[in-house]
Amino acid sequence: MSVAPEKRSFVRLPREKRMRDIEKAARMVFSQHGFDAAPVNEIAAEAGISEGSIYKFYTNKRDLLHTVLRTWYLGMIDDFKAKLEGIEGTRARIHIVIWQHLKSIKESPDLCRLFYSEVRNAPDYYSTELYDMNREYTRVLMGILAKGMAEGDIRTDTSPALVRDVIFGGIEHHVTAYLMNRGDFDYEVVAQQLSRLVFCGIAADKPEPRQDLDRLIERLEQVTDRLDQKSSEGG
Amino acid sequence: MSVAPEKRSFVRLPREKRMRDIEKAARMVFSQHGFDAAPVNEIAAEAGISEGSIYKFYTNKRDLLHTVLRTWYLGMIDDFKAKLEGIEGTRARIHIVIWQHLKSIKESPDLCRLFYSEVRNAPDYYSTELYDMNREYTRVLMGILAKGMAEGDIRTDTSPALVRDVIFGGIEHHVTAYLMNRGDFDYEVVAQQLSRLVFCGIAADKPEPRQDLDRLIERLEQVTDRLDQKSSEGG
DNA sequence: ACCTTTAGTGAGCCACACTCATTAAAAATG
DNA sequence: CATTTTTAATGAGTGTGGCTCACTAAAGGT
Repeated sequence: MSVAPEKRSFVRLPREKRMRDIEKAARMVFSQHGFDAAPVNEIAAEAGISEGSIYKFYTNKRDLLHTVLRTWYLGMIDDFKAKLEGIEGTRARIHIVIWQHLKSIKESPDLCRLFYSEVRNAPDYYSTELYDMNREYTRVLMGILAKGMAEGDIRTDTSPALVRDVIFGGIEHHVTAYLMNRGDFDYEVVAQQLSRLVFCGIAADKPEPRQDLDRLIERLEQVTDRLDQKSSEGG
Repeated sequence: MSVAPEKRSFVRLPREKRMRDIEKAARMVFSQHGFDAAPVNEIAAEAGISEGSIYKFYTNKRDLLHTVLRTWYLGMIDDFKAKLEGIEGTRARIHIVIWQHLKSIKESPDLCRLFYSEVRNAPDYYSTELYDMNREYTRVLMGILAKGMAEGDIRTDTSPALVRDVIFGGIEHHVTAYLMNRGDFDYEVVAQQLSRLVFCGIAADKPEPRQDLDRLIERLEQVTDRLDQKSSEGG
């Protein structure tokens, strides 16, 4: 006997709503498996949709990842600027930047790892919206450094780009174990230590007691004494 | 008419020699394409061997990458320790670490990028030989820092791990553009700037020695020596 | 000359990202 | 309300590339 052809049926949703569903599912699956190991069909299943539909909204798997990370990054930038509002003083502002960055990492380790491992190392990163957003993020710190140099808090021979890289690169390395589920960190403590290291490393006008200089002076005095004596004897 | 079945013929090489050939080819292809985009058949062709043979020597593509990177890393560790031989003084030794690391990056940007993007972010990195080698590499710096703290050059409330991460993380971020073929860097200059930043950031109330002052001191000492000698002879 | 060992082969498997012809649910039209 | 148009949604199918495995032949031992 012939089986009646089952009529497929499905729900049609407005584009925006459906995309939010997919991105929510994608965020889960990417967080759990990482990018490569995340099967698109699992994202589709999680979103209650067929695999093919994903490609109606996103050009490819990577585009979907970027979309997820963009919404996350937007929130981060907002938090970042809000926290900095009204803070005065170069050192305090650098501390906030470090503190807030560490806090964001602590709160979203999975997305953070995806950003570090999948986005930033990609060959086309520089033509990415996420790159622009990252620039906007780090530009805040660059502004603080420029102002600090103009106001005499920071040595004028400092390289702002290097300071930026030391801060964000240092943080990235320091939280790696945490991102890999192999350790933890206290962002209050680390922020304190790092901002001190950085600020002391770039601060202007420091007291200069030099031990070697003291020793030299002492010796010069001794020798001069001898010469002095000699010249008296001879004269 | 039937075609006579062509007899395949090939050359058998000793395991070691063949592996060296494969790794040499792999280094080329990985450097050119990156890991994912590097086709195994291209590596095989470059090595003058069939694709299946690769898997007689390496469990998978990633294992081959790791093997290539291990031999590179071994050389780096040797260079590193050799350069540090006989260097005294906390600051000078930190400077050498930074300088040598930057130099290694400058010399092998492709392998470096592979290490950063493919090895270090992998979930199984911590059970890797490359991880152990990286530990050995960074342990050198940790020793320097410990000694520096014991001898009073470095503040005792410093976190050595954070200093290590600031140095290697800062360097990594700073050379990213270069690794992506989007810029260049002068490792002499960067090493100078970074070692100064780090040392000032962790020094136990010792100021940054000024270069001109150093030169002056040296000269004064030479003159003093001469005068000293003369006065002894005369007396 | 024969046997054993093993480097080497390459057709084929499989997983998975991505495509496209087709279907049906809304929306527009009369 | 009936008909046409639009497009969200489908899922079987394609292509790519890492990897396997049954088989082949070159070297070495006896």
